[in-house]
Amino acid sequence: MSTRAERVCTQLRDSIIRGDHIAGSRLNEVDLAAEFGVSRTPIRAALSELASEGLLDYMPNAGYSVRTYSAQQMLGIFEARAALEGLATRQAVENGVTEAQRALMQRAIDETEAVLSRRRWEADVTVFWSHINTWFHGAILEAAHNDHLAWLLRKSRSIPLVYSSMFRRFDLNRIAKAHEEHVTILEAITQRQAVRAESLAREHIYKAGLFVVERMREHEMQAAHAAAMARADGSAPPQPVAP
Amino acid sequence: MSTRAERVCTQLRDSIIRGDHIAGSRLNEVDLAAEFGVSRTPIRAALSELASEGLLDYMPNAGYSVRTYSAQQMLGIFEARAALEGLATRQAVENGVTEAQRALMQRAIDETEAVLSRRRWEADVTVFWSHINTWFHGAILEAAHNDHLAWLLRKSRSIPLVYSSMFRRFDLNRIAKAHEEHVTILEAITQRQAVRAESLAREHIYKAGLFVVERMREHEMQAAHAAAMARADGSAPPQPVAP
DNA sequence: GAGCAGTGTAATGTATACACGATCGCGAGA
DNA sequence: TCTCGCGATCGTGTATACATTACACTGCTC
Repeated sequence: MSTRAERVCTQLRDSIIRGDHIAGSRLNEVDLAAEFGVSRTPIRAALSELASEGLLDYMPNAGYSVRTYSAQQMLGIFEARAALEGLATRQAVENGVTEAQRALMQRAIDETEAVLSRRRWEADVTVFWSHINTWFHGAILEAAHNDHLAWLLRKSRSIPLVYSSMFRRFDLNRIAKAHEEHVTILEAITQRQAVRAESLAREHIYKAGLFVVERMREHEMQAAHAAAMARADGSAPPQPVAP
Repeated sequence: MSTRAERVCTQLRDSIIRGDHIAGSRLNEVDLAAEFGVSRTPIRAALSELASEGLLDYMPNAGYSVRTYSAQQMLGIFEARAALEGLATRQAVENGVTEAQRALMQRAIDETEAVLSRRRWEADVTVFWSHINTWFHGAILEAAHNDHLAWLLRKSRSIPLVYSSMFRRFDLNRIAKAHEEHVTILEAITQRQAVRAESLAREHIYKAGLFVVERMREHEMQAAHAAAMARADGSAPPQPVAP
């Protein structure tokens, strides 16, 4: 990471995923330049990159804004991602996973089990789970030996992160469920059951999508309710949601 | 299309797909700026966009170069695309296609039939087929109502174009085969057979991929043979293939 | 002769000034 | 009072100059 544009891009991506910018808000290039202590040129390069990743919207002569996704759209993202992760899992089985890749997946499973059974304590379960998940699916993707698939999945994984980071912490129940699915997927992979592994992986992601979408719908309902209450009070709604 | 960056981007994309630049060659920003009669700024914006589309490679401090794909990588692209087009077709059936969408697909089929049976004459069958194909799959994608899926597919469709444009014209046999597959897919969609439609669409794209990859392998063999002959002659090989 | 260091050149990365377009507010007229 | 139009202002689009990096070539040393 040598150029300023790259540094800005990384920091901005993190801050967007962290939820620092309110959804739909416009990003002013001059302000960002001042904030990062660089000129507008690397800022524009970073914004262009983030727009290509789907985190920002770009309108000619109107600049960049934080992209928002409806629950419906998020479901579509997870459905696409499910198809791709399913394919990756099948290709991993067909190519054969290396011992190192299998070991990494096993380690992800073991560590999750340790945390779930309270044999081990983690300060932030959300961060922990995020890492574990990355290991597990990263190993599968690596075994798939399909660069384009990896590229498409990278573009499909970062967007949901924006929204799942909105929930303070993952439900322990949800993690336990996902953990069981991981175990089953690894079992299918180990037994070289390509079609079964594909179906399981696809369903695994789809379930995760349903969970996120459910949370988003709850959130939207609460927001709508709060807005209605505010209107009834005659006061201004607390925060603009969309531009 | 108002900004210069957009115009440059469109023109450059077309020229890359047309195969104007030799594979792997580096794109000099100053030269491009002179060629398009603009400054380096919109050139850099266009290059950044094309890199995000997968048509160019970017290396910090080393600029952009025309990306090359091996036959193996191309197969991976088509495998991913097959999974996505399959998903799109299934979602189209599940959502239900409108009469207009069905009519467009039917029209694509009818016009192809007219050309194949010589009832109609087309100057450039490759261009004709390209349009027909776009109609057909575009209608399905529209019916799928999945923005992210559409976005991923856009990124997966343009890359093979670079290589399929290398073959002077599509085989009429290949078009006839693909046509039959289109007929079967539309039949499955009309009868609301979601799973069958998904399988057929997936296989349809996979077959197209095998065709392109086969041509690429032939091409690679020829190139390797020519290079070997040139080396035997003691003269320099005709063209550098990769950087 | 081989290897390494230093320098020069060409290309990219960045800063900055200016041009253009969009948007908002104010005022005039119906 | 409402609407239309015009100008002011803010922000993005573009050009250009400068900084910095990478690479190749040359000359020196071992």
